[in-house]
Amino acid sequence: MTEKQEKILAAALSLFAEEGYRSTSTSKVAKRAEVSEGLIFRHFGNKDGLLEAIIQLGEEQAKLLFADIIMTTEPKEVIRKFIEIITKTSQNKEAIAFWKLQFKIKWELEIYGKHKTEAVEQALVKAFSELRYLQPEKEANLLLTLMDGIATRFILQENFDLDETIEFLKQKYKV
Amino acid sequence: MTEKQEKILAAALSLFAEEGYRSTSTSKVAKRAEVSEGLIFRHFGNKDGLLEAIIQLGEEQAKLLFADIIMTTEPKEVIRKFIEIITKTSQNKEAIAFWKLQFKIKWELEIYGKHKTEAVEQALVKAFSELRYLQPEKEANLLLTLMDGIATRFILQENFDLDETIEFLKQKYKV
Amino acid sequence: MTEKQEKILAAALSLFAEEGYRSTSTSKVAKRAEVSEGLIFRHFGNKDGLLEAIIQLGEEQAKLLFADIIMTTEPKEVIRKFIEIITKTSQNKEAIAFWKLQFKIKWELEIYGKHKTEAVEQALVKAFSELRYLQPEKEANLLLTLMDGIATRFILQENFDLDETIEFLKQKYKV
Amino acid sequence: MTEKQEKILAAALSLFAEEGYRSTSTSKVAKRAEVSEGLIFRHFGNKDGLLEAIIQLGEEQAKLLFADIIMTTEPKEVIRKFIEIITKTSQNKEAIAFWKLQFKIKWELEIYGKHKTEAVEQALVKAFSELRYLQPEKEANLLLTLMDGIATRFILQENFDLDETIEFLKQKYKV
DNA sequence: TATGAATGAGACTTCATTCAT
DNA sequence: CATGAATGAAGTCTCATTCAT
Repeated sequence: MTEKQEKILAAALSLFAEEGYRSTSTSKVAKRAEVSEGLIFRHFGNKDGLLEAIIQLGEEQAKLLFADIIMTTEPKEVIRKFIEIITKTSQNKEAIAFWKLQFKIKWELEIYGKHKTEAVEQALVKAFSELRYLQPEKEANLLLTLMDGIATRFILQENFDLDETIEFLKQKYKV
Repeated sequence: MTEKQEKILAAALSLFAEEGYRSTSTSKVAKRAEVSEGLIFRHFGNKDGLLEAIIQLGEEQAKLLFADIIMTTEPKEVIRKFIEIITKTSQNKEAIAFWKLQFKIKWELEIYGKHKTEAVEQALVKAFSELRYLQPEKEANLLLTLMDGIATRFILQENFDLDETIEFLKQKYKV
Repeated sequence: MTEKQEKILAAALSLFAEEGYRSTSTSKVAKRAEVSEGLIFRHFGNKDGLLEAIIQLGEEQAKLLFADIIMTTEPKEVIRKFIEIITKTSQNKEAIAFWKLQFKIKWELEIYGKHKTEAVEQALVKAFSELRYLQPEKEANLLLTLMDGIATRFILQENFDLDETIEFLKQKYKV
Repeated sequence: MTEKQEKILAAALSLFAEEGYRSTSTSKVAKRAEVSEGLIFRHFGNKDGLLEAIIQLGEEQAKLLFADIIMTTEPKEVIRKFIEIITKTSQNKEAIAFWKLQFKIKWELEIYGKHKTEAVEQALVKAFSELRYLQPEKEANLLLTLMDGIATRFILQENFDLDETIEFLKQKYKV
């Protein structure tokens, strides 16, 4: 991966996150990356290829983010870590752009990459099970779904109070 | 609102929902509406005007959908009706397209129309309050957020089991 | 067929004939036709569509050109008319461009539209047959092939003496 | 001429023959030649230089092909050899590509290299003269022209029966 | 000699919008 | 009110060519 390739990816990531995939022209990407437009196509084939490269990156980052949770054994801690996952991201501008993009892409292209979260789902099921919840699968599912809602609000709703919501959740789950 | 105007709106609604606002050309809309392209501009000024008309429609539909909840007095029923709101829609193809579009637009344009749900929020706060929940505002907020998550999954995740989730929720809230 | 459509076709015809299909950009066509570039695509879909429209025109013109031959009954006259066919064209600048294009396209795209000449071939076979040639099919084929050669030379070889060749041919076939 | 230069020429030859000069990008040539794109420019200056090198090659090959005819003294044999010249090529894939290219270039660039065939023309004129044909120059010219037609058909017309045509010709000229 | 990253001009195409009818 | 031909700007992509290594 050359320096210019990285610049292209970074520029595309931020622009796609800001304005959406379709609304971002390759010429805009080139300009922000300070690179000729042709280079984008040399390295990524076409605009879709550029998007895929970014999604790829996303999957890797997601794995990294979830790795810690999956390795945790103490059930309460599993749930707490999962709930707190979004707070980790919320201070880092780049990370926010990154997750914003993941959601935007989901909606723009209607691709829901469930496989990415399967491992976490298993970990949550196990945790709820050990904590004697009656329907651990459903609990896990609900929590995952809730996190999608929280992410949605955090990204889209201007005055959304993330910390308060997270605190309230931890309190509810007693973690 | 003439017949052709309605045809245009219906065509735009379905196309925007299917392919997104940016990806839908006015010529496609005209074709599906069986109307000349120029007519779109005569009636709605420009493409943005067409979108706004659709959003407008959305707000009215939302009001209709929520009206029943707001008028309800029995707290448990308020919560139950709110939870079940999405099931109402889930059988009707047009309605699904409609809500899909609302979410897609939120993400594409990053406009989160909170005012639309304020009245419902109040109703939920009141309900939770009457049911002696300790933090009724936070409970209401969480439930609203959760519903965004459920909508997200319902629309985007192919094998999402809506009914199961709704049942589980009702059970949790004992409604 | 609107006036501008005809201007586009005429411009494309002359440019494709002068510089070849691939070497002629749609913007050049638009400029010569004094028309916006977009209009080409509105009317012909894409560059290939423009080419096809021209080829279509070619087939019609060819039919017209051959119609007379096919209707002729006197065998010597059939052959004479066929041999003279190219001379008909050779004075008219537009017609030359037109036939040049037909050949250029054949070579550029390697499409040999044999069906266009089938009717003439039949007429020639019949003529040679009536004139007691021993192998009328082969004679017809050879004459057709020879005409391709003459066209090739006429178009490409700067100092080619068309009239002399035609005279010589008529003398050979005693027509 | 290094090995890589030859690989470039061979790749360019086959590609130009298959798809035409304009339609073949230098990057395609480089890929087929298994060589870096830059090398083409180092060796041949630019794309036109590459084409010229190939044309050069063509002239040399043509000389070789015609050398035998020119050296022949027996008039009937001169004519027979000339008529059979194309059959020599028709079994060899590389040779076909080579001649196809020569014709394609003629049409794409409208360069008719008459000088290449002048020596053969002289030989044919002499042959026809010795055989007491009344207009040996015209006969030679006609035969040359006919061969262009045969080449055209052989290359472009899918079901063209080359052998039959050649046999028929030999019979006609009694050679 | 050889590579391949990088460029910039220009190719084809799409699209929102205008306007004469 | 309604049509659809026409436009011009902008979009994605290709390609010959250059240049540092």
